[in-house]
Amino acid sequence: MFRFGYDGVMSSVTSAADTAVRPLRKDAERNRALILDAAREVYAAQGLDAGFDEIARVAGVGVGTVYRRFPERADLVEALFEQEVDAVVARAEQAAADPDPWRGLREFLSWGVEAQAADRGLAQVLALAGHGHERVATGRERLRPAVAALVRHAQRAGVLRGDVTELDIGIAVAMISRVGGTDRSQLRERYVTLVLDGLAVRRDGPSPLAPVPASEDDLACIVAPARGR
Amino acid sequence: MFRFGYDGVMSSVTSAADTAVRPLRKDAERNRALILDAAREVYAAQGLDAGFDEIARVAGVGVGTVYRRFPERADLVEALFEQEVDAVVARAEQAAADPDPWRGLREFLSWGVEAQAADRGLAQVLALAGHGHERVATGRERLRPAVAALVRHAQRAGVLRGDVTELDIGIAVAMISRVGGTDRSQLRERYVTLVLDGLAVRRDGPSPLAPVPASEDDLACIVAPARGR
DNA sequence: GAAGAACCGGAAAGACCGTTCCACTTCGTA
DNA sequence: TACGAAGTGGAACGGTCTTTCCGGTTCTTC
Repeated sequence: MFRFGYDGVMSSVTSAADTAVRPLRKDAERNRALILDAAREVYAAQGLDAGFDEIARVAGVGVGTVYRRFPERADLVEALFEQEVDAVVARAEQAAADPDPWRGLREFLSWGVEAQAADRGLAQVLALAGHGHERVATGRERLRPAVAALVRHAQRAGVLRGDVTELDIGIAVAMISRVGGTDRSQLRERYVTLVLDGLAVRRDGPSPLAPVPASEDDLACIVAPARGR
Repeated sequence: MFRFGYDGVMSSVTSAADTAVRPLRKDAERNRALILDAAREVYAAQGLDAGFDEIARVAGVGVGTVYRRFPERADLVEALFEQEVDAVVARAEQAAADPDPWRGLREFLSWGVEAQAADRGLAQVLALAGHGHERVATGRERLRPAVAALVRHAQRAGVLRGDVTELDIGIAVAMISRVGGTDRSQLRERYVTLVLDGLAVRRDGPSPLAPVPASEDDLACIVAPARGR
């Protein structure tokens, strides 16, 4: 398809490679930022299936503007997601750098649980299966080694059982984050402790875990209740 | 309000106590059963917010019939729920009777997790907060002592840590049941093991859990994603 | 500062879902 | 068998949410 009026100057180059994106007009750029801010707020509070009209209302723009700026719903979600993944990765790296690996792991778990408990949208995106969400998949691939490093450190230090993977940590975070309302962080902390007790190496050794391979998709169903039938 | 034509014969007794329910007509009774069966199936697959029209379709009746038989949505849900609670209570009692208390606990946990993973509706009803759902509350009150007995037995035998309550078990079941798709029971079993490791009494002792009091409502949010805003 | 492309808001159209309503059928009774 | 009450199906209604569309506005460029 050839989108008229989008390239501005008639380009004589007609190859598919001239995907030079011209900058948005000033007001459009401002609105884009307003929409992103509003979406962050609304998604955090209501989850990903909040309506565009609500976002438009909070942003103070018309619905049409939201649709023009983000023709695909996924564009908006993924734009937000990439910023959030940065924060999670940073936190994982910080945790991995802790001189006390167990404390690092514990803090990452607690923080992740609260982050997802406070932001329904984040939890849902993180759980999105790969179906056409390349940017989400990429983000998660970026997250994975950071958590893996955290796991490896704790295991090398002999405090984390060896049969635990970085996916276990991700699943544990998502699982525990569903406990209680927004204000029940103390309760969630209880289960963080409980699960960590199960994850810890003890003198009399934990029961061996069956080596069931977990796939990325297993994360999906914890939060996203399979709305598509 | 006085509902005409419902009492059939004009009763001279007008006190509120004459709640004699006349039996349904034969075809109505048959449809009622069809609807209950269909609802069980649909709710299990799609969760409680499945539409009445879907239930009607599966039952092979018109939507109107469903509405007439179950004017309140809750009537249908709770009618099903009571049957299901019976099964859970039975299972808990069976587990508590196991000569090996730890095995009993483990089997109850595994079974409960799979039951809720296979039946989205069950998980959602069990998690319903008390708001006007007296029958659900009653059912859960019936469930509670059964699980408490299970917990007590394991604690008396010295295999379950003393700071664990029956609500912890309920929350653990709900939490773990959210992991993976319907077909990932092996994965869920992994987390059952993990959580049980955290729950077990070990020679070098588990970390103390903070005594955060859990309320019934804390169960609610694990499964029911706060659809009401 | 004038022309015109890009952009805006919000009304209108469309899809969807829960609920009600009523012309017709089935059942129980006499 | 015949009558009336009880029950039935599904069309129609009203509400909500998503998306499109267009007359008017704002920005950029020359």
